[in-house]
Amino acid sequence: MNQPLSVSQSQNNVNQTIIASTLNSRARDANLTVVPKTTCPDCRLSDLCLARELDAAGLSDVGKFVRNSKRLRKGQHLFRQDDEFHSIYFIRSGFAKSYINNSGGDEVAVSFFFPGEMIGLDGLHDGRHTASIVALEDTHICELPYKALSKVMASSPGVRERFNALLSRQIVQEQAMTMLRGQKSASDQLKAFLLNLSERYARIRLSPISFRLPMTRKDIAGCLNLTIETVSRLFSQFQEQNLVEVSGREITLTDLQRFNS
Amino acid sequence: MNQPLSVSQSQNNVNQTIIASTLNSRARDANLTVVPKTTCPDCRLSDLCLARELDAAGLSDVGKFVRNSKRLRKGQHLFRQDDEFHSIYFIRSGFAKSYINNSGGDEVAVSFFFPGEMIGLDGLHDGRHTASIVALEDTHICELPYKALSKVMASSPGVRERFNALLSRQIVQEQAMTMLRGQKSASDQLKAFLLNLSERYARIRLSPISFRLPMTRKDIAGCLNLTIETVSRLFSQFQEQNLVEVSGREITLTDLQRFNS
DNA sequence: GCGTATCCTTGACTGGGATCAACGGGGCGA
DNA sequence: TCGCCCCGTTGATCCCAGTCAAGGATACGC
Repeated sequence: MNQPLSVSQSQNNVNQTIIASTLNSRARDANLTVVPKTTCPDCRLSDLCLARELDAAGLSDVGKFVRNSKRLRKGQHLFRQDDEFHSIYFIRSGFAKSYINNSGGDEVAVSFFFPGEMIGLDGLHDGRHTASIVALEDTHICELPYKALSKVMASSPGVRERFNALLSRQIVQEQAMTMLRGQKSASDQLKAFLLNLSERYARIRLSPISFRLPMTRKDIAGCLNLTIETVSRLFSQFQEQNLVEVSGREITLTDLQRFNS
Repeated sequence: MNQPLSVSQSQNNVNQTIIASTLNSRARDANLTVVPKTTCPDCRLSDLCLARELDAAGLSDVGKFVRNSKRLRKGQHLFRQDDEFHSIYFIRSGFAKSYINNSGGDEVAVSFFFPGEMIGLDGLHDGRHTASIVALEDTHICELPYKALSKVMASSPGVRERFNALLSRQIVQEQAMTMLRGQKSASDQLKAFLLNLSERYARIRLSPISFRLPMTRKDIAGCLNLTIETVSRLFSQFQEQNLVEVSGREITLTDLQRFNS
């Protein structure tokens, strides 16, 4: 595992909770590398993906439809730019980022994925993924083969509606990222970025005040089109102003009111 | 009309072509303010929206399903941020932009919509639109009420697949915008922006080399998070370098090779 | 436990784009 | 036709963030 022993309380709680709720009793006793074999209704994040609607259609069992077996170690890729599209994915636990390399070779258009968030829809358009996805830490992924999903949607209005809503959610999330990148100063961009993370932690029922950054300063810089140095300096500056407490990747938003303004 | 008499040849051709192909004989003789009453199969852009698939399902007639009657004058809004979602829209002719006002009141997250492009999906997620849409010139819009569309999708796999592909296309288009905003220098950003416009002109079968910018310098600046002055200076600079010919909003990419590198 | 690589921070300096300002031109309404 | 407003251009100056550099902290392999 890549979690340090001194992991923050909040982060630690998450992993334990998610693991506990996604492992059945047999798996829980076994080695942690055993793939969790659970049905979607047992998953704590089932309200964020297609699980409920698939369950209503009687299709959420492992092996029947959803493959919740994918496990990525830190640094491993789920897929790469130009890979063939065949499935969409949901993060069950862990974090991932997407990136596109420009002609110069550096990563532009970096964005991040939290538990419950959908990955891979960029590939539907013309059959190939337009971005690469890499795990930021050990990450569990649920896979839904698109062809099968498409068949289910033919007969299940609930799954269909939910799928469209999720697509829309992704568009809105992209808009939100575009908005925060559109802030005038680097300081405002980073504040908006942290607030965005805060909201997404809240959505998976984690503290929006105190959390651990899943990504490096370099990833943040890439996402905001800034340099590592600027991001680092801003964190120091926020700390001086008592806006946040920063300790490596541990973040506490001490004054959310003032942070918003 | 807001088209100046000195409108570029290419742009002029478009409007004429689209108008000619979308007016039936009765309407063509009447005042131009008469709403075109045509079926989707007659539309030059039918391969870009849902028209073909709706047609296959026997649903593309005016009044039966698609409302192709909306007409926006320059500066008019299609909808505004927080308005209730009930339809998705396609641009039949003209151009529009979306924008979101941040807390400071200025427009951030500006993006643009070309003929054949889909608008409004941001509202599906939670029933309200997250951005405002305004016409950049006189613009015709096709409206598809979402509830009706949803019913059609229940019975027509073709429409369903196409709709998902269009959603994916939008996500990819957003990614492309994020990529060009992620360029390091303002110069590279504007070059990438112009190339993006060029591609989109090509998609509607217009010259990718010589075209008219539908938006102001201010809109471009808003889209790229730059100032008007910087955009203006860059255009002058490109012209000095013989990369483009600029005359107001008329653009000619004289050296596409060198522009790409 | 040690060595190495990556991550992160901080400082000094530079430069690209923002800001402030002035002005010409075109569209449009009175 | 006049006058106003918005659009676009250009110049002078300033400042925020990039660049270059050094060194400490942390993670991870052997």
